[in-house]
Formats: sequence, structure tokens, C-alpha cells
Amino acid sequence: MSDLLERLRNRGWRLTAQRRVVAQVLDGDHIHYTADEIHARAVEMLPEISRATVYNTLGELVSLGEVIEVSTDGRAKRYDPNAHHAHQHLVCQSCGTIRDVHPTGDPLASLPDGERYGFTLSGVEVTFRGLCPACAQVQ
Amino acid sequence: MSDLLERLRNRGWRLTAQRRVVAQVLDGDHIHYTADEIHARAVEMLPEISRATVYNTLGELVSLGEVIEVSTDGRAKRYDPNAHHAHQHLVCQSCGTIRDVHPTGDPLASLPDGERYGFTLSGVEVTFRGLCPACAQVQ
DNA sequence: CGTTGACTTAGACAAGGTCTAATGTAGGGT
DNA sequence: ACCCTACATTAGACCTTGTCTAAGTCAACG
Repeated sequence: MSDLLERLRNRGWRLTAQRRVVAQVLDGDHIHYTADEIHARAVEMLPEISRATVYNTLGELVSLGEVIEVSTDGRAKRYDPNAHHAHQHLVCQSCGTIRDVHPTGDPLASLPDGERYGFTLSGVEVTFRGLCPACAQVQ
Repeated sequence: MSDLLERLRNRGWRLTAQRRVVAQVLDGDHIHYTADEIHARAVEMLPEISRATVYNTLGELVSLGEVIEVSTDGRAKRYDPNAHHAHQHLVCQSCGTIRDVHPTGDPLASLPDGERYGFTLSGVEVTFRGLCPACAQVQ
């Protein structure tokens, strides 16, 4: 993750305590947190950090391509620090947990020319939905 | 669409003017509207219909499996009445238009057992992203 | 070590959606 | 045909997520 900070500094980022903390939270577990969860964890390390800064920082990381924004439903967006490896997501419908998965084959290839309607395709997202083991037991 | 209303009545739905209007809007064009767009169109036919009723009705249609809820980004959810035919979506990144598409193969099969982490899979969504012909010209 | 422009802050604001308590009504029972 | 009553609808308050603003702060260059 210090790699990340180094990369960002080379791109002209000012290295502030707030940004370091956000990067640190993202680098922790490989769970995909919401912005507010990231804020809550950041506050534990740097009590005065504001919500706006967390949102700003996440937005910058997304537009720099270091983090992927995942909107699995109409709820809060989640942030996936694993931007440098192609992967898709597996989402628990009950608790919202997201895991990274690696399906076989190239999903883009599954759309025949006759179904492209003249679109210029730039990407594809595949979201597998189901119940995680913990939620499956409860139901 | 009277099919739909009949099916719903058989499942114990009370047939109100409001619900008929919402069904009628969904049955119109095959565009995927947001809840507020549906409300706006419903108001033209039944001026006193409330936002809450539209949201309630859409939620019921979704949980009855008659309509699919599509969240393409962090914006408003859109409602797709084409729930009885398996299909996926092609979204224009610029203007947000959604088209239904029919990829080849079963995307669920692309997730190997070793990548399922004990989840009970219930479905998969594939969202192709790109630029529609109109937006591609502008850029 | 001073300067300055990028960064951060608190809190107001906005969009999308949900909830509540009061009121209305579809449709079965008579 | 007409009541009942449980289900449906309403207006509007409220909640969550996210954005914006104006004022204050500070990293890093010189």
C-alpha cells in the first residue's frame, strides 16, 4: 500500500494524514466497505477526519483508477481496492457482503454482434447473487 | 398486461385504480423508467396518485417476480417489466439508456465451484457498458 | 522557514427512498 | 344492493447517501 501512496505522490498528490488513513483502511481487510464504513474506521485512527474528505479521497482514487466503485444495489456504493486485477463480484443478497471472484472465459465475448446495437463496448460487469453461508443458515 | 393484472388478482391483489395505472405505464414503451419517471407518467392519468403508492406498488411487483429492479450505478433504480424472459443489459455510459440483450451461454456456469465460497447462488447479472451510436458520435 | 494553492472542515443542501398515522375503498359476506 | 373491514392510499415527515460551499489549515516548494 505504501506503493499506492508512492504512485499517488508521483502523480502530484499532496500526502496528508487523512489520505494516508483512507489508504490504510482500504488496504486492511479485503472486504469492500461503504464510504461511511471507511469513514468510521478512519475516525478511529484520526478522530477529526470529516466525511467530506473521505468521499473526496475515494472519488479521487476511483478517477485515478486505483480503486473500483461497486454499486451492487440501490444501497451505498462500496469500494474495491483490487483495481489492478480483472475480477467480478459475488454478493450476498441478505447482508450485502461482496467477494471478488474470477469466472472463466471472457464475458464480453458472450454478446453476439447482432445484439450490440451499434454500441462501442468498453467493459462488462458480472455480478453473481446468492446467500453467503452465514445468512443461508439463518433463513 | 391485462394478463398481468389477472395474474396478480389471482394472487390476492386488490385491483385499485392506482395499481392499474402503474401497470399501464410499465406496459407502455419498453424503456426502463425510474420510480419518479413512472410516478410522473402515472400522475398524468391519475392526478392524485402519490409517490409512496408508486414505490409500494413497484416493490410488490418486484417481490412477486413480475418486474426486475435494475441499479446500473449509484443513481435511481430502474424498473424492467420484461421479467419473464432471461436477458441482460447494455447501458450507455454517457446518456444512461438501457437496452435488453441476450448473451449466449449461461453466465452462472462461468463461476467454478472453487470460487463459490459456500454461497447458494440464485442468479447472475451481466451489464455490458459502452457508448450508444448517438453518444459515440458526439464524443 | 514563509508562502501559497491544494486540502480539510462543519454543516447546509439535494436526491432517492421509506415510514407513519389518518383516511379511503375493493370486494366478500349477508 | 349494501355493509364491513382488512388492505390500500395519502401527505408529508424523516432517513440515508452523497454533494457543495465558504472559511480555515497545512504540505511542500523555493
